[in-house]
Amino acid sequence: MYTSAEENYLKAILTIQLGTKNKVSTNSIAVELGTSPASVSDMLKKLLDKKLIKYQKYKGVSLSRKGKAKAVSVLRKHRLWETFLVEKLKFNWSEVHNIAEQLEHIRSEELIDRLDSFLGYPAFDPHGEPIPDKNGEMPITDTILLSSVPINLSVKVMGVNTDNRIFLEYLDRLKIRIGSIIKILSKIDFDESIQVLINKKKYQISNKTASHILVKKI
Amino acid sequence: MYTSAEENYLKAILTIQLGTKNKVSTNSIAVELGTSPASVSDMLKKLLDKKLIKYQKYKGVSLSRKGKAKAVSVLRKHRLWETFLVEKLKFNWSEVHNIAEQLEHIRSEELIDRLDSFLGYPAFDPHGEPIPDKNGEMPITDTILLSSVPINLSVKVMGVNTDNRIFLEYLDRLKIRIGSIIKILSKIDFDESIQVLINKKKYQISNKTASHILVKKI
DNA sequence: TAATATTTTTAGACATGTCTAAATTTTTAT
DNA sequence: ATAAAAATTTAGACATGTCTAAAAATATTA
Repeated sequence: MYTSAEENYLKAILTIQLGTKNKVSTNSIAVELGTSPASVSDMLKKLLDKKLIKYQKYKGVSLSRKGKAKAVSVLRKHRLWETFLVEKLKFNWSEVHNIAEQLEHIRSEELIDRLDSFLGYPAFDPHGEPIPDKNGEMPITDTILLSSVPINLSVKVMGVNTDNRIFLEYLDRLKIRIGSIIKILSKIDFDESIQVLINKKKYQISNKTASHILVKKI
Repeated sequence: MYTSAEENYLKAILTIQLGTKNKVSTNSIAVELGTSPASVSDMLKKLLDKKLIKYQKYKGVSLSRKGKAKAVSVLRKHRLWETFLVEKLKFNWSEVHNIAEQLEHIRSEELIDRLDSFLGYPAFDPHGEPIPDKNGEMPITDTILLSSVPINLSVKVMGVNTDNRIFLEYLDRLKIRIGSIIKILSKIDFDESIQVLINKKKYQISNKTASHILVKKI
């Protein structure tokens, strides 16, 4: 039905779209996929021909209903495979992204439905990100970013919002995982970094790091 | 390292090579892969450049040591994935081939080793075909073809030597599966078909069918 | 062994997805 | 408001893997 390249573009557009209310720019897609803006322009023309996106030259892009459905289905596959790799094959959460990037393109509805059942219909993947169901519906999440939590509150880690390997390995070193309890001790106004308590140890965490950690007040 | 297309060619050459002592012909590869002989010629040039095959124009082809190792590794992946699909996801043995054809190209040594361990290091796949181990060694098999079994003997079905969907669905209708006991009642010299007893029922089986069923004397 | 048939290779084309460099459009800043 | 900067698109190229049609080599057979 669709090529891996097309699926990757749709997924990239969805990912960017979820983080902004504006139209998605050519450049941001190029950055997300690690390709050149020229390649993105080329591909956008093809995706428009197939009615997978809404697109006007120089004006940015958004997913059509059809394109969004496809992108969500790729996301679903990616997150189910990541869950399989961690839950069943005992991979570390920092190792699974590249493999899931390949597995998400395997063509078989039946396969993904059976995998979903085999895993017990999980609602969240090993990084805490919501897994769309068979109909494309996302489970409701009430998490906030660690970077937005006020001083003196304690929170529970519910997930992260990136698959970046370096980042996840860094969290492992800090002993931050899903379920960890973090107390915000103080904030440095200058660089917006925060001081936190994890397992009775103090750490300083940059704003960049804190803005990738999803937490819930307890 | 290698593209899916290259891996498919290597696997096809290995498959053909196992069934003959002669060099593998361009045509036979084209038939196996469902492509044109011209495409095969093109690809053989590329595989030769990469030292994956031994090849002289018009003289046929065989795998180099390097090419054979790669082909065996693809076969290993294919058979492990088929085992996963049947054992864990409860697919029927006739449904798994197309999906495994895709999964066999996923690039990750770590993944396949963990899958192997997760499945309990199986020696044979759901069709009874041997699964090469991590070092490329095949488990020893002492099976014979049903078509070569003499009259009045009883045999146990150990596997099949094709993934063909139509064939496997036909076996399902005959209630032939791994472990089934078959007694050879008589042979028709004219077309080499045989009459057999399965679960106390008589069936007539063509020579073509019988030559795809692997059995062991009991 | 010479003509014919078959197999294999080459030539030239095409689709996909990528690139760099140049041109064009939009945005920003003076 | 206009010039400079940034973003985007187009033009032209390339690699991969495929195809058909035609040429070349090998095999068959009379």
